[in-house]
Amino acid sequence: MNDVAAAAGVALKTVSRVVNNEPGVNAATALRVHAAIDRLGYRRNDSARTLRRGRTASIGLVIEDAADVFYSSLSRAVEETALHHGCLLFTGSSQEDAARERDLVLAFCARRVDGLIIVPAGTDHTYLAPEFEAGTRAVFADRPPGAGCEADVVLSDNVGGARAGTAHLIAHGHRRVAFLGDLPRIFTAAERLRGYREALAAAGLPYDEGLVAMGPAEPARLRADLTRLLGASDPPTALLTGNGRTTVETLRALASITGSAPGPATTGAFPDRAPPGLGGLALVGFDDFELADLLGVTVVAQDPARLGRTAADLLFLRLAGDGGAVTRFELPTRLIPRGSGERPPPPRRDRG
Amino acid sequence: MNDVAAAAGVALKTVSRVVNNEPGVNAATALRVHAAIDRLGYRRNDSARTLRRGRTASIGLVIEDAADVFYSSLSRAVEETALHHGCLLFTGSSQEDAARERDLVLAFCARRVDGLIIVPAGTDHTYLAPEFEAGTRAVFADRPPGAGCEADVVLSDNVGGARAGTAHLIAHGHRRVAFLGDLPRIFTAAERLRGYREALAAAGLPYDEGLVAMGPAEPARLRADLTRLLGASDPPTALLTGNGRTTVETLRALASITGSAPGPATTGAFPDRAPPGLGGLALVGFDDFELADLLGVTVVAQDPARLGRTAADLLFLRLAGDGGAVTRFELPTRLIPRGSGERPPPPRRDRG
DNA sequence: CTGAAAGCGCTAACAC
DNA sequence: GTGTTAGCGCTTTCAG
Repeated sequence: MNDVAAAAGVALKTVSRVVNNEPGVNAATALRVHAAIDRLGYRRNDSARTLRRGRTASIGLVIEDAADVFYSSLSRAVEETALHHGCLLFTGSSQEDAARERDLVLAFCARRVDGLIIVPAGTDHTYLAPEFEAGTRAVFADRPPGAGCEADVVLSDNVGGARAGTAHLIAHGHRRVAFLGDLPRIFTAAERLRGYREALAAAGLPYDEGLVAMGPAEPARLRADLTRLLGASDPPTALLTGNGRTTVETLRALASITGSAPGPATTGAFPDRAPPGLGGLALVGFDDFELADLLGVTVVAQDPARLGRTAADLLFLRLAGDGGAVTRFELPTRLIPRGSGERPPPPRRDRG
Repeated sequence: MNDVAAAAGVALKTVSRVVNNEPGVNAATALRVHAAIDRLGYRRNDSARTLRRGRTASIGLVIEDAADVFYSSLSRAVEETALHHGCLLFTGSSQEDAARERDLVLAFCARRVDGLIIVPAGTDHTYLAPEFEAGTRAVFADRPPGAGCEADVVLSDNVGGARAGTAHLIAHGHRRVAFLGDLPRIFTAAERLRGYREALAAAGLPYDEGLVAMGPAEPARLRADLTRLLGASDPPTALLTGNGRTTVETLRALASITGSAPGPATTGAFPDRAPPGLGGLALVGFDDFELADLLGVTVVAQDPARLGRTAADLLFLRLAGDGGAVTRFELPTRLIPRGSGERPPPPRRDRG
């Protein structure tokens, strides 16, 4: 900028004025400056600019896993909103690891991001207190912050969604509905379990721990849990799966258990083979997923993009000076019947 | 930092030393400084730090769409590598818009990112010349830069993959193989078309323009193209789809055309309905996708994570001072037979 | 309309 | 071991 000023025969400040389109610069002077800028290939250093101005025009986003469709949709929506506000976006994946979440957040804060959108992995966010004190704003998305951390949060109606999904199966005649959820320490998993229980209670059905299997959405553990569930003396006739990954892996596991779909190595069977088999089970999945429509899988759909958009809008409202009380948004879910959740239970043999 | 120095009764530089774990600080002094830091809630401003040091320890990633699984996998891998190098990551989606790509890249450059990873939407990258001159490094991923832009690039073997997929269908007896590709202006789409043509030529089959349909991966246009293809007097017996989105939308379109899968509103049919129907067609899809295994869809798989990892590794090699000649990596693809690509053509009626 | 001086928060280079 | 000085590239304040 100094060089440009020298080349144009003006003061530093005049260059600054031209670069920032500030009013009150003689057109001829501005032209000379522009010429010098082009000649020297000058480009403003926004890092220095933000240092001086106090705001970095950037926000940080911490999600669970950028490669997961749910979070990548959320991420995309945040990105869109940020760009719309002239903000750049730092992204990081916590991998469901509280320490990594904290490290990322603090790294973003050290860069003095104006705000944060956090899908928390941990449950202790006291580490954020100094950042809040320093004026950084944060909005939590998908899951709330830990106790003692006052911050805005945007959630899905996890309880209501799981309740609706479970009630849907019950309404179609099922009395033994199993729930395959994520790790119980994860907020959404716990909430969905709660919704499942509420629906059972509302229908006057007993809560049977033997019908609940919580754990990571990994093929091996799901196959084990499903084998156990289906091999029991009084097996479930319907399944509620707790998130997208779990639903997909459950379909895989069921296909391999019931043998009604080819493994990866089988060839030549398409399309005359049986469809991915549920072995007579009804199924409702939490979260919509690619090709669920073709597979005919009934789901309780969240709207991850809306989750991201809402969180980002809220953040920018805060950054614009909105000092209202901390809020908690809860976005509705939508049950989409596609066949798998509307199958009746098989005729019961045990009681005539 | 000044306040901390004053509180600890030391000079600014000593605080800097402590904060950066520089050697040569008396343990007792360091303790006093740490105490002051904790008391005042001081946190280093990395923005100022990077301004002074010349490197921002951040890189920028421009992809086509963060919500697309292909790019989100690539993105995740880049993120991982960046974090591993102590770098933060700016992300932006170009939405297949050259102007947006340019704006994002230049915005990242204005923040003085150390390097860039770009999945280009445009074909003119002369706008990067001043940035290269200023020392910014860039690696292109998935698609090469436009003419006149000397930069490293990491690609998939698009030609080879499409050739292999087409040859696979031909080897299973198909002589009329259609190609459903993306917009021809997109590098990967053009390359895959080339691979398709090469395979036809190698097998001595004629290239029939009527069997090729290039366009956006949108349901309406795919349905139209498929209807046209299948309604022709000499319809294809096999399909090669040009990318993941296209494959998925083709499955949808075929299901709705052949009527062998329920629409979203149909219920109660699962799992006794017919599987997503190909109406007797064989199919190979470019790109693997979620549940392709269950659906029995044969694919030519790319490895987007490896694409991202390779690009990021290359970038950090460059940032570490590697001044070798510009390189062009080409990662192999892998044909995964799952059934849909191994179906023989129906017996021909036209020639006995 | 334009310019000079101060300083955002930090580190590099050199004193002591 | 520790402190002093200068300056990264920009904007802000105030003076001309």
